[in-house]
Amino acid sequence: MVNRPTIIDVAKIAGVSKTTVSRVINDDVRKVSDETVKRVRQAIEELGYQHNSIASSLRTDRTNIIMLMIPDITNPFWPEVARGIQDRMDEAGYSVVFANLDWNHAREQDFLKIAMQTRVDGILINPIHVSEKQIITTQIPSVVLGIRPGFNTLDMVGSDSPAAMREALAYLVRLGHERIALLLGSSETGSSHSRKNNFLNFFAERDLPVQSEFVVNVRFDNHGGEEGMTQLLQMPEKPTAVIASNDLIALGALQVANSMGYQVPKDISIMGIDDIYAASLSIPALSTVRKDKYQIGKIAANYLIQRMTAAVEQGKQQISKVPCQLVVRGSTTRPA
Amino acid sequence: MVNRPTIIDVAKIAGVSKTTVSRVINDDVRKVSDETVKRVRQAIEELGYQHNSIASSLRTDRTNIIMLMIPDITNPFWPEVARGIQDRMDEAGYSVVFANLDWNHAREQDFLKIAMQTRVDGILINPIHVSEKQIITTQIPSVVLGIRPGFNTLDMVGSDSPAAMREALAYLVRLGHERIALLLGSSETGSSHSRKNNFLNFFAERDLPVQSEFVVNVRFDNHGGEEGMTQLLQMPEKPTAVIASNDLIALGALQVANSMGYQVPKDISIMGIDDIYAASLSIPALSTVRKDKYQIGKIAANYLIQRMTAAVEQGKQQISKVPCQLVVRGSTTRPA
DNA sequence: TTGTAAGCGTTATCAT
DNA sequence: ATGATAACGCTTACAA
Repeated sequence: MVNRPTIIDVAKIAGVSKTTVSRVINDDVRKVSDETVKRVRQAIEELGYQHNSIASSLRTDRTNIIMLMIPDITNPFWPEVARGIQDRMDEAGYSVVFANLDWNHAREQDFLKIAMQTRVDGILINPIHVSEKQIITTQIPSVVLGIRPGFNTLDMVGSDSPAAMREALAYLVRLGHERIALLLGSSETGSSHSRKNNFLNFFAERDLPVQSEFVVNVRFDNHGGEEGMTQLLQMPEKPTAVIASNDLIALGALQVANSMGYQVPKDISIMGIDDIYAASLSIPALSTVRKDKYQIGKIAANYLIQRMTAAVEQGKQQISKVPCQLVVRGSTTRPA
Repeated sequence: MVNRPTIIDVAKIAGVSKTTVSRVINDDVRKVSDETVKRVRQAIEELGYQHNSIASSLRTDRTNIIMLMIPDITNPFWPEVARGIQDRMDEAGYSVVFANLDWNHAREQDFLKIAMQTRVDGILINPIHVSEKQIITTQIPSVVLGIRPGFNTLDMVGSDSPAAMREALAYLVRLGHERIALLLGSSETGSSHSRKNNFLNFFAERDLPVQSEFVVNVRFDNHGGEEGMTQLLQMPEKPTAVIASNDLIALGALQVANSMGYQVPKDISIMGIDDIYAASLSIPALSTVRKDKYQIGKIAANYLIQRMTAAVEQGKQQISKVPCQLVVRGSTTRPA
């Protein structure tokens, strides 16, 4: 291995003790004479000394690293959330590392373990398989990305998904649709259950016929959308509108509809949720419900910083639901 | 802070020395009796002991972490490369953390420093502003993602971009295009220069007229494509075909062309490079040149593992150019 | 097969 | 204002 200089080497050259060097490095300069500071800085420069944060962490029990755990880094939704997180964390002096969970139960648990073993200072996670208890067990300050019904301890930040779904449905109903299908992205999260109920209740509450055969469980990506849409379009009585759990699913559906010769929106309307960049690219461009991804990231980062610095009362769960916004584009219209 | 159990606690409960515990943890079980192993494992379980990799790293000078540094995590190109990297690194027992450089000079240097300070075992980087020398100075085994003309020491893995560009151009010329513009994604990499020359040489070599006013420098994202395309469409003599440095730029261009009332490809052909998922979603779907992103990641990971384990001769640069493949979709046709 | 003890590079405590 | 010294939790010769 490389033989890097340590503070001891620096101390030797500067003619001081390593304690003094440490003080300079940590900007704990109050009690060091300007003269000495200069000499130490010079020595550091001269040697090309690099602070060893491993050793520092061992001593201080802090790493200044927070881990961002998301299920699918290929979904353009997350990078925007990440940006909000990073901007805030940068300010606060933390580095953000990503963990790509791949919708994979084992990976999710593995990374929780890795987070413990590497002693990260905080966790931001969009949990799919792990329970709130498992997260809490890490003893690491954590904030949940997304609203998880069963969770009642950890802070959570997400968009107001039920409201988003209701708004989208109300819009489609206003257009005159009665046969509305749901491509329900599912992944064994409790939330997929509640989102299904949320969908069905909408109709029940308005005395509209509930067609639960129009709820199709699909994977949470474009392929899921493709498969689900294929299924819907083979039904003897097809829906006149389709709403998907996210834009990727909707875009997959849109592509299948196109390639099977259906005209969107004339033959069938399609809506997404999220408003990722690609939603504005398809033709017709995708009608959707915009989530303020950057804002979600920023709030989550703030919550976590509060928790890490114990700036907020323990045991009091904070929940933030960022409002969504209907975005009407070309993929929806009144039924034929 | 939390009071986590250490190997000393485990040792006490198991009635052995911490050395023995360490041996069990590191599967250095050859010299420990089955009986003892069982007792230690039990104690670990009982205490919920978690290995402290900080302390371990300090002692061994290895972190088993490799840092992946990319300019823009919102470009769907990188997640697919990352997947190739992760799959290989997982096998080899390394964790991959991402650093998002944001096309930002300072950030790029900062993260190089963070990589040194956190003592990561390896670096995979798509360098934009930093020099090869700066990377080498870290003393950390590193592999470059992308082919950088000036670099002659570090291993590099990328697609054969010049070939990709030539193939795309040849295709457009075969279609009969003579007025071909280039939306050149630029970011002060030397490579943007050489890619420009590569473009111009293509015409020179074939005795075709070279119109260097058709080379427009743009930012490396969709907005760059939008701005560049706007510029091109305001020219008195417009190009009949446009090729972009990557799909994001091309998609931005496509969108602008659409919204300005041009029919693609009838009025103007547009080509991208990369073949990201969104390229197949636009209508017309984007003709492009596919790069095997997963493969790039996998090869890069292999190179890095070789370097980290010193399995390959020092000082011998390895370069791998993954071949590209023309993908013809709907955004290109012969000129009007 | 197991244990003792030194040391990795810091920071924190207590003197001076 | 500066320094000596003891941790932090682990791995690794070396001894037994």
